[in-house]
Amino acid sequence: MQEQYSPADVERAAQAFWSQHKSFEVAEDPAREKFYCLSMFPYPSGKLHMGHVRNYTIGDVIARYQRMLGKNVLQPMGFDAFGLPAENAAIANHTQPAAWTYANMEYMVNQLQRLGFAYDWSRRVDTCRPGYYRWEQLLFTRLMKKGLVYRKNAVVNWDPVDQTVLANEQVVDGRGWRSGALVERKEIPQWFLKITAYAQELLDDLDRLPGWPEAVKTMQRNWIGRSEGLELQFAVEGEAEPLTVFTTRPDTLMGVTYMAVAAEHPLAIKAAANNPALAAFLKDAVRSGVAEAELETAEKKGMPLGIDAIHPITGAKVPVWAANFVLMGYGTGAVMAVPGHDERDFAFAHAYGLPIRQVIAVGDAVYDVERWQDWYADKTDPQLRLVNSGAYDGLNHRQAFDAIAARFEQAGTGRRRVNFRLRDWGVSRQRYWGCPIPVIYCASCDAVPVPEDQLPVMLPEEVAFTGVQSPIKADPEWRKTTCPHCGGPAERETDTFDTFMESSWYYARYACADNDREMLDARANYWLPVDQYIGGIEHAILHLLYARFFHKLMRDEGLVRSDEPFTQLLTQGMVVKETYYREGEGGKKQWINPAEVELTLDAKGQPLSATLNTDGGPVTIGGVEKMSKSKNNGVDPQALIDAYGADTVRLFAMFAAPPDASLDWRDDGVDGASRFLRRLWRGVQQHVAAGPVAALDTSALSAAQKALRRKLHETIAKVSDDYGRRKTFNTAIAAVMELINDTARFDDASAQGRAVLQEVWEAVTLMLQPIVPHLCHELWQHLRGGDDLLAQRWPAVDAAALAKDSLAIVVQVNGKLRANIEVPAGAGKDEILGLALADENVQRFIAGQTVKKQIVVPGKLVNFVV
RNA sequence: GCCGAAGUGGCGGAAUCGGUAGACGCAGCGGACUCAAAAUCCGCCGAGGCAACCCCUCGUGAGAGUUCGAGUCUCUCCUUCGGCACCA
Repeated sequence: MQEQYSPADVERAAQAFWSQHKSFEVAEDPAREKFYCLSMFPYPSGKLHMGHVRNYTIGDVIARYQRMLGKNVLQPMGFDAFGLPAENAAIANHTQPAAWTYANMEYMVNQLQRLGFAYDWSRRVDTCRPGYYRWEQLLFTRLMKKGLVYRKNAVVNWDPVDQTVLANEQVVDGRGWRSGALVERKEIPQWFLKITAYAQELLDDLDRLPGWPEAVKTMQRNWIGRSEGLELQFAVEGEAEPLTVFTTRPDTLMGVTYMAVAAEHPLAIKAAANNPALAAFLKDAVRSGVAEAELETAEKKGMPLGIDAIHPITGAKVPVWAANFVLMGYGTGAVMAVPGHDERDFAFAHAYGLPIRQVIAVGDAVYDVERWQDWYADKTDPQLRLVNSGAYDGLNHRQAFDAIAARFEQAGTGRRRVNFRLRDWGVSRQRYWGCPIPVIYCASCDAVPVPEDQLPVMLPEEVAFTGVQSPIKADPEWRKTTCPHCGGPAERETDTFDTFMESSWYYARYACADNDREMLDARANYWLPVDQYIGGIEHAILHLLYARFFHKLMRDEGLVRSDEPFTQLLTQGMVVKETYYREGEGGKKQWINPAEVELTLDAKGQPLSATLNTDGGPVTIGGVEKMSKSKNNGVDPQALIDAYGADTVRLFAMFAAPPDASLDWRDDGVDGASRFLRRLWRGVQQHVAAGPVAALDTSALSAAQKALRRKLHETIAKVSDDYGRRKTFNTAIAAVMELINDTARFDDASAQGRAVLQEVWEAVTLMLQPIVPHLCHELWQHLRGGDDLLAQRWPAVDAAALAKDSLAIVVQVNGKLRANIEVPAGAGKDEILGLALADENVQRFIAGQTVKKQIVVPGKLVNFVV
């Protein structure tokens, strides 16, 4: 065995061994317990970033640990290969989105292999290949026939200068990122998947996911946003069509003082026809992007239509306003306003001098029309009673809700409804680099799904890509086709799918990636559901909700048997790093990469100042932020792998923080990880160099030998729990470090001393294998003469080794620590109290006072209350 | 604006079910080894008090509360981060 640890040699040898033995290729085996471990696949942006390294190391640790428990473990990998960045890169680099994407994928596969992840590469899935997306197109056409797909107008960000649709990301401060033009909302026809048909089940099944973090489930519940309310009609003066609105607070109906409709609402458009000021307002109201955060924080503006609605109970005239915060696409595009008991309506009424009516009272709280108070909108207060509401005065929330709902139901002008905040999923994108939507438009047959025997609709990859217009929209030949129904001339849909479509079912395709006849086969039911899914917390809502929805769609198509795709979910935190910058012209910050900055520290190690290496000039120290191109604070994992080896990078990524917290990447911490591995190597090397080891005889051990064995087995118990249940790999590593610190102090070259050391080094190698697999592969060969570490089982805890003669007990007086005492292992309560009272320091604090209470926590603590 | 999370030494973090705050590591300081350096090894390392390594006081974003006992539970507030439906 080499005296020096050489990561490059060790890692090359281990990877060659795994590759030669196809160590990570797995097959279905009904006789064995399966474990499907999946990390969210990457978008092939060019090269791996630290977030990927962290995500995939977590997954690999779990997969390797589960394998050591004897399970049949599947861990696949692939690429989420369609998406906007490929189009941007194609413009910038004068290349094609496809060529750019394929090159990136090949580079990233090499990086992933260099990190030693235990992937079954034979199952690789790239979503941009027709062999993958054809099944997505097939499923979509089946859903069309089932009525789960429909087409309707929906708003997009419209750049009026470039005449193109923009992603939210391409809207910066309300303007198009290239043209700088003020973005407008524009309605265009788009395809929708009826996710709302599954809203109730998506909500209910969250209760059947104990392996998901509560925070994620809460966010999904709130996103789905189930509410019960009343849909009701307001007649409009001079109009045949009534105005339909939905409210969750019918009990406040008597407080309605105005109505508000969207700028795109037919009533508003009609009213604007002979009202130029209103027409101008409506035009201005669409000047905004579609992002909800933007709409919610925008100044609330409105203008009266000059039309009145009729209050359905009092018959009073209620003015109808157009308002920029009401959106045509959501609900009915109109709302009833109760400024007395809704905070937004209250603010709007104040701004425009509209009347505010109190119709709810709580106890003797005084209602102040000038100042909003939280109780105005609180429907849960048991003291809530209706006031100023005529026949409904004195009723509580529930009674008033029922009475008013019943009145509308009897009159046939309203009905109780369950409403969801969740909206149907718009899947149309006006972009090139995505899966073509398999629909044909015919002048006489309307929208027709592409027949199954004509699938896939192939996306051409050899295209001239200029940026503004999608090549398949620009090419009049591509879209030309014939109608599958009538055979007449027809045109293909030129929009592509939202890329969330591809990432909603890839986990299932890994089970049978080679099947070219079916989307999924029986193998999917062997592997699914995914036992452990790992990915960034930023996916807590959208991706995870869409994937859950797709799973239910596939279940109802008979493709899978389970109800939910992911049994356990681990949401990983971000990787962050310090930032540095200089202020350029006009205060614009120029971000400087941390690798180019030299820090000066004070005596305590606190940073005093920072200078740029290249010119020696000062730079400003910014905050710690998520690694990103925009802040130029990324650390390239490849440089660290080249310098330290994959194991060191993996170890630091796992040690620096628990997986669900954000990780502050510090290069000096990487040195520490590297040092630990060298220390481990040296420990094993010296042990092995001392020659053969005798068999362990646990009945013939000295006190020191027993103590080290106890530490070993305590460590095995802790590390097993940390890997299996808690998934806190940082504390597992810390526990092994403690064990190795104890081992370094254990100076015993006797036969039994060396036998204990053999047990320690073997167990350490087994315990660290999931995190630093290459190094452990090598160490195991020296400890066990050529065995394959991957064939080994997880070490078992020897309960006998854990036995203790005495216990350390903490003694408190009035809850403050006053002494630490040792008591015999079998000591009873009275004996412990006696020993605690006998302590000198304890006596000082209770002398001359009466002990009022004695609290004994067995094996832990005594507290005297005086 | 709405939904979700997090704030603990100089730094990353530990404290798992309400029971010793600061494990483990980094940085720093002191020492050994060395001609010297690197590497390695040993020791110290929250703040303040004390002749004292005993011991005492304070200390987990801020303020209140529950409890024999609170980093942990409750309430209010502050700050930072994630998501908000066309970034993935």
